[in-house]
Amino acid sequence: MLLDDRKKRILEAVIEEYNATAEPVGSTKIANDYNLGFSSATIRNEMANLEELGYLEQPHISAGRIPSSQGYRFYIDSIMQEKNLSVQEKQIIDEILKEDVIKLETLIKDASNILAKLTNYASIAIGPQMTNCKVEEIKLVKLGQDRLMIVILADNGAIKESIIKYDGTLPEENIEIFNTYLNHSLKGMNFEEIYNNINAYVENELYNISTNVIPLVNELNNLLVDNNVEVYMEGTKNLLSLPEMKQENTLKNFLNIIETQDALKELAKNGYDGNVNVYIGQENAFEDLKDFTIITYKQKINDKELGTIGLIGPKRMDYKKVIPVIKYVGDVLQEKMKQGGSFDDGQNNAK
Amino acid sequence: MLLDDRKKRILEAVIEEYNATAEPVGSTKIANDYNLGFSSATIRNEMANLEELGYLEQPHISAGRIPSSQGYRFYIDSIMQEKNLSVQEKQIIDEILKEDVIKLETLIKDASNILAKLTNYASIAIGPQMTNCKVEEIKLVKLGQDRLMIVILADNGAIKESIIKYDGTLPEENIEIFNTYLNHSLKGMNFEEIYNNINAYVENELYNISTNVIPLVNELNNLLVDNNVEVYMEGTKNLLSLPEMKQENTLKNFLNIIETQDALKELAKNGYDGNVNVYIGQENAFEDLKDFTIITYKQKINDKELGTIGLIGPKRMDYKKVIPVIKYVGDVLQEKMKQGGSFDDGQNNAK
DNA sequence: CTTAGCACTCAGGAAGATTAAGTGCTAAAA
DNA sequence: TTTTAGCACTTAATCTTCCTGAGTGCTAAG
Repeated sequence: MLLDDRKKRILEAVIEEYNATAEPVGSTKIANDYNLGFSSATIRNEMANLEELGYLEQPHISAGRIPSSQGYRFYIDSIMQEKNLSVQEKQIIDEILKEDVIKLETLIKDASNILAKLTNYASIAIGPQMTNCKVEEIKLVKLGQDRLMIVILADNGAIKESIIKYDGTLPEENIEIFNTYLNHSLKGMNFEEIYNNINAYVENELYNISTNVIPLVNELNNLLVDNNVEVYMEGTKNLLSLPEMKQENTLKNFLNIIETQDALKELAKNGYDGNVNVYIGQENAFEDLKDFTIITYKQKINDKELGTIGLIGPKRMDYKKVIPVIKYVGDVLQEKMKQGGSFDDGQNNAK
Repeated sequence: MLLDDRKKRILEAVIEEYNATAEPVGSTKIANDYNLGFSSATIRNEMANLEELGYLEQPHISAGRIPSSQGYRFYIDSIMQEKNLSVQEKQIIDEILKEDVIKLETLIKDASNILAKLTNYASIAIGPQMTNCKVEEIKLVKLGQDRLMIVILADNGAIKESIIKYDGTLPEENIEIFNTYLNHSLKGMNFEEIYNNINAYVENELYNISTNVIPLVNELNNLLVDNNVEVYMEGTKNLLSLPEMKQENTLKNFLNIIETQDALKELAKNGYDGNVNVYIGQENAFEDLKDFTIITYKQKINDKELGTIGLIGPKRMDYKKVIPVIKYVGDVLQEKMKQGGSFDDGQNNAK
């Protein structure tokens, strides 16, 4: 649906005014403050039209208008002009991400941190989807008397690792054999493929060597499960003081999002790569998110998924600024990862 | 300060009534519902006395009384009778903790989970203080082309681990040498001791072998830092619907506690071992906690710290029930850990 | 020492009035 | 035909006033 220029300018004005105040916007306000060259009456008529077309909403009959999700969508896609980052902002981002990062997992957290700081919303960082990763290396490490650490290095650089109780029936000298065997039979294989029928790949020799490899095999399998994704959030506090949080349920919904993390994982999974994705209110299926906007930016290098950074804020977001910021941060991050050569999924979060 | 029996019984009644309703309690309510055998007038007088003594507070002059922190303190220490857990509750706890837990880090999380479920408050689980731990074993594991995993096993069973970029100037054949050397020179040493002057312990041979071991040494050091403690929470949502959260600041304070975690770490550090510790409102120094009670139970076996489980809730907690619950869960947990032989501090959180 | 009785206090809610912001529509102006 | 001034109308929000109910402290009688 196309809008004529006047409608666009009015919609833009309403959105900017509403973004600034969080209050329904009236026609006179627009007429006075945004000299568009029309009287309040004309604007009033146009606002009525825009409402009919679905771009604006009216909380009640004698109130001003607020933008609908569709209104924001149109604004983002067809009206707003992205605001370039200031030299200063770029410097801050470059500065923080430039530091010689030895701990790779710190990188994505840092990026998330910057996002929260620069935007004043809550930022998220989500580990990569492992579904399509291939096993690059498996290491079994004996720890102390009774534990075994299983480490899987994936071809996207992510590391999954876990510790199980070392069972006495699994003789020490076999660990090396297992290690070799596991690498031999699983290297280069797809995570999902292994997960679906690990026994097929492993049964022959492994079960021959020792009767009690079941815990090991189980845990190995667990590490391959796709759902096993880490979520970080920063700046959740930033959202608490927003006026939209005054509505009873909004806050509860938000805390639900934080606590369950399901919605976040799901959105991160779906996000189209190489692009900043914006989900406004009802645009995503999660009831709890209906009053929020989520922006995600999936990080990818050479077809390898490296995780997702993102932002959560009110629908009334400063999109003009926020989208370029996340784009810039993501691009710097990917650049940095390319140099670093690998990415750790953050499951090893020694500070 | 001792109270006569009548005052005790009235204080107890007020606390129980207030716990149930979260509303100031009046003298007639007590007289009618808790047949203590005194008229409301007598109770009124006693309540005035109890207020003067600091055990009760009055929100405003024509309102009933609410228990002060001191009142709760006295109630816990000298009045209440702990309520035995029902057979059912014990079963639930035993059941969940009885499962054959292969993943040791799951254990403390499970315990925390149970606490949240059984009490309907928010539960916490905090990794062990490592200050007084000794190094039991160090492993360096090469991962892929360019990374090195450092794993430290401590004598309390905790495992600290981290990954650094593997530097080309650190030849592969040296890793084994390093490994041997690090174990040789650091095994049995106190974390804190090493941290304070790691170079003294490591410099000689290590720096001789390769010029660029600095990242490795730094990271090793990082892993020893005391502050590097993991905090889990469950059931934070449970607290949102409490009437006390209606007061603007209480909720903010709560979210602050969750987000910063400082207060939690601090309290876990200080808690006296082998006992359930209760911190009511202002009894702990953290401003944000002034409207909450925190209960901690430090887990210890043979002088080895294994972390802390705990609860956060309103001051108006059901102490009679909650304290035995946390005690029971903690004891079962310690029993379980004793069998398991070791405890993983949860930094390896593959689900 | 206990309690009945009573005057007093005060938060919270209901009812009503007022205000301010904004609308839609009509008719005049451009 | 489009724009705009003008105006009647709507409604949420706020303020005021009044009232009620829960609770108190104190006094005097039991």
